Amino acid sequence: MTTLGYAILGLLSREDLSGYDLTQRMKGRVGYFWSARHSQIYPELARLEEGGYVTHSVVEQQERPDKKVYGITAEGLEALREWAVQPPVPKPTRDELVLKAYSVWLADQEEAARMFRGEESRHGEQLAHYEELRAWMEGEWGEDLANPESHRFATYATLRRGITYEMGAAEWCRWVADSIEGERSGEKEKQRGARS
Amino acid sequence: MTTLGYAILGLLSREDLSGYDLTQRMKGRVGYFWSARHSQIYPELARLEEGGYVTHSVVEQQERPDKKVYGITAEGLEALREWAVQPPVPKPTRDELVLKAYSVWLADQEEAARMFRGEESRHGEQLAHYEELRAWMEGEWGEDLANPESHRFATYATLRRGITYEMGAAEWCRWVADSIEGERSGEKEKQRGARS
DNA sequence: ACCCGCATGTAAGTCGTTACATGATTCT
DNA sequence: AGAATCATGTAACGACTTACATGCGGGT
Repeated sequence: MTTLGYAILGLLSREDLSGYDLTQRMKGRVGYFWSARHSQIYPELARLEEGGYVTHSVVEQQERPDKKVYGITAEGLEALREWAVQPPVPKPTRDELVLKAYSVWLADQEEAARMFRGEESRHGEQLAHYEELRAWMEGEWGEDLANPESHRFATYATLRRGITYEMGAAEWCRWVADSIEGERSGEKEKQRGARS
Repeated sequence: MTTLGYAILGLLSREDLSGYDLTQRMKGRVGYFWSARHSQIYPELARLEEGGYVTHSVVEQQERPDKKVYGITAEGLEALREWAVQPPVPKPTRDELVLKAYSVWLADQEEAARMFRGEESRHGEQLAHYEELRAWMEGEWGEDLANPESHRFATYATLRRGITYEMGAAEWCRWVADSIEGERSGEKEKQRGARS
């Protein structure tokens, strides 16, 4: 079973969904830490069904195309339960922005500072979005968030990781940009008119 | 040009290296934010050379197999300089541990807490390793670290991102584990003997 | 005698993205 | 009239992993 399979089971353990619905979920909430396109989801659903982890029933609709609604089976739930507590095999990090930072010493300093400021904004906006969600969850879901056997606690936990991540990323971008600009303005006093 | 190509150029902009050396670097320093196996590196080097970004010379060795030592060209340096300031195309995050957290509400609570404690340790150890490196760099490289046009500043910047990342990850793991265990021990008082 | 480090490659397979393909209904 | 949403698939391609393949020299 692939990790994508468990991502799908995680969604289906909360509610029955069609392939199309799953694709939408992968763009929103779940997409913050796992994502997939429909072209990957439909074949994976077929494999999950073949393995007995999900079943589907066709729901006929008028004024909309018919759809296949998938539900998780007892075997699917059990597989998900077991997978959730297995330590993940450590996969190498690949962060293109950090890789760019590794070569930033060669770059035009002004352009580099601008780029890192831009990335700081991107992460800052994502963070603001997460904080909104967090406020909503804390208001709407209240006591559930303290119960680790509630799916709401689990959703909240993933959101908290997102918040930490974006905060760290934004702060780091700001530090890089500040370091570049700080040195440039310092330079002007030390080597007046040396460049530009 | 692929991102791996720029990772290789980033290394070659600092020193000339063989395919074997590059593979080693990808396990260490650079491997913290980009990694590749030798099976990916050798063909990529051939493509880079075809594109005129690197050249190689054969270094004959006695008591060791001969090796091809690669160096970056002026065109390679220019391509790297330009790439470094282009904002990266945002790639979807895929974090298996967060995905597991999303289904943790279904899992055995004790096993789940143990797993997250284990991950907290893993990240904590990585963090300790980074902090050691940081202390070494700050001691050894001193003033270079304030100069954004020094390759040492760039290396230090990537290390700082690693530190923030591991700190955030470790703290989040601890929060998840605490939440699970906190609720379980609270439960014993509230619903004495209800389960277990 | 066997394993480890140095050194360089190719081949097969998996995972994921982009593009191809179709078709009905609703909104602008 | 044309775009967007709902709905489900397949095909081609690229990036990355695992495994296959070879060979010398030095240490246990």
